[in-house]
Amino acid sequence: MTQEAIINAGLKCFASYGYSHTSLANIADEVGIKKPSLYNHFNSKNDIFLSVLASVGDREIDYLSSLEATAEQQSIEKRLHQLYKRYIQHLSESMEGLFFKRVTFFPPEEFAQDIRQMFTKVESKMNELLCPIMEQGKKDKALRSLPTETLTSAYYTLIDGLFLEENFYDRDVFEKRQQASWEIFWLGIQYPAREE
Amino acid sequence: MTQEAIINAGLKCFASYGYSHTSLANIADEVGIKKPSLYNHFNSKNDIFLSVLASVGDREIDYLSSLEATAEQQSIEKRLHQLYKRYIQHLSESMEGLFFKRVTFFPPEEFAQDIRQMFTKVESKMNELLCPIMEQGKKDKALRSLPTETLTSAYYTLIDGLFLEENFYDRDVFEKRQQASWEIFWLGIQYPAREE
DNA sequence: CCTACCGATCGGTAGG
DNA sequence: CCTACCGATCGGTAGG
Repeated sequence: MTQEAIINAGLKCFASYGYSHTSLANIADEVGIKKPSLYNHFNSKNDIFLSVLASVGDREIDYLSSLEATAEQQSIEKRLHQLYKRYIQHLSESMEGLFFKRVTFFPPEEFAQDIRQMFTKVESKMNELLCPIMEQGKKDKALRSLPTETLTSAYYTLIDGLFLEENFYDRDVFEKRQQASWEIFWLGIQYPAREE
Repeated sequence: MTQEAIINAGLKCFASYGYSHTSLANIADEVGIKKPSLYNHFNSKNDIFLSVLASVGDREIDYLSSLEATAEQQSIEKRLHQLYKRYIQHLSESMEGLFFKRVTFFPPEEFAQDIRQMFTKVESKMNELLCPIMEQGKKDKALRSLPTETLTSAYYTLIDGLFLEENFYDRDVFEKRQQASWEIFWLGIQYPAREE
């Protein structure tokens, strides 16, 4: 369907160039039609963007759901680390991740509210994955008995930092940052505290 | 001097709207002159941007130098935490910090190299502040004996994460993130490891 | 430092 | 789904 093709083309363009740097001609080219033909499927550039945003939100929720089943029987460390690595990889390699970055960091003002709403939905899905692991870890005496919010807040800041750095540093510097950050984080939350 | 006024106006506009969303008319308005008059001082929009970039680089180096003297006699924890809090506050409250964010995260492609070069200069100045503290901390047995690069990498990821979050979350969520992240980071690097 | 104007590009429309 | 065109805005120039 052409409408779907336009949404995918829009995702690619908005993720690559940002909202204002994407012209309707760019999107039309990507689809293989002419600019005015877009108006058979959408009422405005604005309209296309909001459809892409909704689509990305849905896909992210689906992606997070697909991570939910992973490895219930693993150790808390492995489960947290695996979620960390997978999610970072997803954000850095998928078109949705790039779109997310473009759009959450400096949202086009007119969409700030819609973007925030989408983001909040994805974040609370992420909480559904993360909080049970943290709570299980505390119950098992594998994590320090800190408030769950403290544990998740620090975890999110880590991911956000790497999210930003992935855009800016070479692959190898990024890899070092990722490993170092995890090492310190895990030293900080694990119980009993590792000596030496 | 008008040239200086243009650089400051440019800083404000580029930081607030980004490069492409800033029109020469915006900058001229901010200075209080008409658009064509800008060309008496600069050859192009490009030229104005590069001058702003160089100016911001110089100011950031100066700012970091001003932090250098702080509190040699304090504990390692206090010195690291103070640097952390001050730098985050600076990034979140100054025009230079906002410019930095706009420009490092999604650099206008044509300036990617100049921006990277400026960033590298600021980062190595930051290393001059941070590495001695980390090394002193290890010598004093106040920090775990991890590679300095591991300690600084994790520290930078923290700052980058908060840098991003400051833009997106309310003041109070941001405050929680900042405190939680520091708490876990400090638990991770301090020596001897804190039990309980 | 200004007024007046240029060519290019944008989102969007008319009309078929 | 197309060709042809609109008004607005942009960076930049001419000329004084």
